[in-house]
Amino acid sequence: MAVRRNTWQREAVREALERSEGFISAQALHTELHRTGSPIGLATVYRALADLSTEGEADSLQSPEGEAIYRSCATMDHHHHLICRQCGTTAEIEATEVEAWASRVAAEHGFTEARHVVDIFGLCADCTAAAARA
Amino acid sequence: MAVRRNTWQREAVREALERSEGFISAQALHTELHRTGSPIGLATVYRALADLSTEGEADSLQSPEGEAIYRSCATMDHHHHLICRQCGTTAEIEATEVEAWASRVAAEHGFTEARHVVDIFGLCADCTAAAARA
DNA sequence: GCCGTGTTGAGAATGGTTATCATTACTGAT
DNA sequence: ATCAGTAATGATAACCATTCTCAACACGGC
Ligand SMILES: [Mn+2]
Ligand SMILES: [Mn+2]
Ligand SMILES: [Zn+2]
Ligand SMILES: [Zn+2]
Repeated sequence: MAVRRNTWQREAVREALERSEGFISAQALHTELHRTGSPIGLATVYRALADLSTEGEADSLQSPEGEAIYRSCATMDHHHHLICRQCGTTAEIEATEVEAWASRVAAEHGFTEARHVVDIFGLCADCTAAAARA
Repeated sequence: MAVRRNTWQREAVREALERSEGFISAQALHTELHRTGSPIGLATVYRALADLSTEGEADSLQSPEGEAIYRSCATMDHHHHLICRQCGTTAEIEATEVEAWASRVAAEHGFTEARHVVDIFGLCADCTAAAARA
């Protein structure tokens, strides 16, 4: 029995996500899909993104505004993000020192099964320049 | 000219927040206030928490479920949290090395006005012990 | 081609948060 | 203490992201 059927919708979401630059919300991705002619439903975009995230094909995190945002994973390895809060451009960053720090701090306090949230939000070079002009 | 008036509502929120153990949502704090006899309005709780957060008297962060949660700050200094995802117990932690790392990484990528989200979620010593027993 | 059932999507429902706006009540001035 | 000006409050509606519902649909094994 098939546990998962293949539909153009799933593939459309995967491709649209890969095509987009940085982190993007489900709503924004849905808008983008419609803009390029796809009649996909909003609920389906939500479902596909949740699946991609579960399968590890996409990163997801909560924006400071409380919106869930997604990004196609370049690498499956553990990593963190530097995100422009203006345009969404994202850089995947290594954080070796932080990894060590996190596990040390957790251990010092007797915590186990520790996971960390480490992300940096700022204005990218382009958006900084644009802001300076205005 | 008074820029900020003193009301029992603000103080009630501040005190209720200090009284609560770990991070708590605006809704939960409102319920708690009503439970203890305060007729404060929900909107006011939201406003007071937002103010406390702005003034640095309270920390706020997005729970993994996307709810904004708050905690009374023991120290006004910049710090981060080690949070038990089982019981909510929280420890405030210093992250000197991480501060340096964050600003260095942001600068290296041309980012400005960088803010970081650095939190560790795990199981506290007690919850770890409880889990081991079961 | 058929059938069984996983998938879709329009719209309703949910739930957290914010906006309205008439009313209330601080506060500085008189 | 009284008053006036206005910031703060709160019941409620509005907002908005996300999830749910369920009838219609379409994969895919046969
Ligand atoms: Mn890490
Ligand atoms: Mn920091
Ligand atoms: Zn940018
Ligand atoms: Zn615990």
